[in-house]
Amino acid sequence: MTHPLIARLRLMTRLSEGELTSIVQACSATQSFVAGADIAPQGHQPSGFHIVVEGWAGRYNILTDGRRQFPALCLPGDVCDLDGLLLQRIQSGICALTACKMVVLPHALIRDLMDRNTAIRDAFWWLQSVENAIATEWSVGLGRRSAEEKTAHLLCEILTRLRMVGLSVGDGCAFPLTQAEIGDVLGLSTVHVNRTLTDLRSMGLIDIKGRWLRILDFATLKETGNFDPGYLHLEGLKRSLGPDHLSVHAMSTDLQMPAR
Amino acid sequence: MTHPLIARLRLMTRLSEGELTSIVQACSATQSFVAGADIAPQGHQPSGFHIVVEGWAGRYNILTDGRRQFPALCLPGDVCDLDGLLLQRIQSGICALTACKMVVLPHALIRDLMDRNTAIRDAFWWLQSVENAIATEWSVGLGRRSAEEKTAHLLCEILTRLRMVGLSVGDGCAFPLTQAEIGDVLGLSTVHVNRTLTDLRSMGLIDIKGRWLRILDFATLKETGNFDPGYLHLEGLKRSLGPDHLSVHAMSTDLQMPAR
DNA sequence: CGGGTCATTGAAAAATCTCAAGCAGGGTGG
DNA sequence: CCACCCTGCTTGAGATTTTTCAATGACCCG
Repeated sequence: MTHPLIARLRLMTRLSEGELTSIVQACSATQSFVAGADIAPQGHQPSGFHIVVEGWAGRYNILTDGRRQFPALCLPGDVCDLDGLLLQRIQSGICALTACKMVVLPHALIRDLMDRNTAIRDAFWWLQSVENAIATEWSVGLGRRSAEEKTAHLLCEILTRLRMVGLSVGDGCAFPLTQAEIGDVLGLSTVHVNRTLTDLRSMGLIDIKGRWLRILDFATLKETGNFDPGYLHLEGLKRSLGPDHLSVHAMSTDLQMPAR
Repeated sequence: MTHPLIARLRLMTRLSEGELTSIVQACSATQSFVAGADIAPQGHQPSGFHIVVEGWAGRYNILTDGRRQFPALCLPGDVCDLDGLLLQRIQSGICALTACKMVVLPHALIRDLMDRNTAIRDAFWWLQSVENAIATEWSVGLGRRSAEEKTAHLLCEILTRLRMVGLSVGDGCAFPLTQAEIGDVLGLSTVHVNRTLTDLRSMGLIDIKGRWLRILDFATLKETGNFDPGYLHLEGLKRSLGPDHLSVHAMSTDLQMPAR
């Protein structure tokens, strides 16, 4: 059985089925975690890539006085610790935001794959670049967007990212984050998140209930949050070789087709 | 003549002199920019790595209404656009914060080097990981630190990073940023930056004048900003092969030895 | 049913921003 | 050499955003 990272690489890169298979075979059996599990503490040194197969995880940093920030959300198909390959330790910890399943790809095997196959190397480099781009966009939001803008932006991003891996349903998707967790993503207090969500709800833009998000008016929400999906690089890895045909892989970022 | 990136790689990785030379030879002649120059606009697609040789550059994002955020500062020895290798475009622009000199390493040549030499590939992967780690730390600051903490943290980071490449002098270093630019790094208004700097100054922690920063009490400033230099990975690339002797390259992060 | 987590609301406090004005220094044209 | 201008720094005062504290309600699970 293949996991969502493979599906994503199939869509976004030009890896062959053989190359994809070699990655799958390098992965360990899936590990399960309960919601709230501390998958890796701050300062850990991972020995392999942790790949989210199911559920949501988050990278967290906690300051000495308890303030917490999530510098990244890891959704199905994401690698939580791409930078653990060559760094002595990762400053962020990884926690399970929901019950989740992971697969581990040991560094030694990745290195071996990358040594032998530059396309695989490129695929992982690309993943890291996309992650970087998302981090950049988050910085912009943290530094320069208002609470309402940040919140709208995050919701747009999450639906778009989940759609990308086939986990959206029409205009909705799972949304298991508590308001405290949203606050730790956006750099806001829980109370303020609550008020902001209430506002967006009363404007008729969104509907969150029962751990499910529906975006009722994507166009307006997108505008409210200044959301431009370019940074998610839905067009996939740059095809420097061969004609740059905007392939059949190109994905719409609008909410027209009901996925699934 | 070698540029600071080479010096940094010599210190932080295990690249041989031959490997370093091959990188140097792949670089173009240095290009000069005046302060304020727009080196690359937002959304550009670079055709090579832009490496800062002298001066400071910044990655910037500007929102439609003019708000600006710098997601990264590029100091001598930094590559401004590591993620441009495989992404179609980079959302951030690059601007010259001071007069600066750059060298360009064309993507085609980098790819060739990396294809042939996994140590070189690792070196660039490592650079990207460190950049990522810095971005993560900035996210934490933007989201969860107060103005005073952020400011103290930034000043500690800058001195530490410049020291790393031999550009500090005792407890001081160049500091060409205007207060507006500091605001765009920290997500603060110019006025508030001014007040915060005034506070730090009146506490006897720092002295900024004439584009020069002196940190008068590093220990206290570090504590004020919760600065832990671990995320800068001054220990260099993980040595997975061979004994992990904390090498002669290990650098002190305290301010005891006058550099130079 | 009881305890726990999460969402919601009100009110006051704190942090930060905006607007506005004055000041300082460097560079330039006359 | 000097007046002027521009940029950047500084300061005050009030507005706004966001946080903190505190209490209540809703829901789920054992």
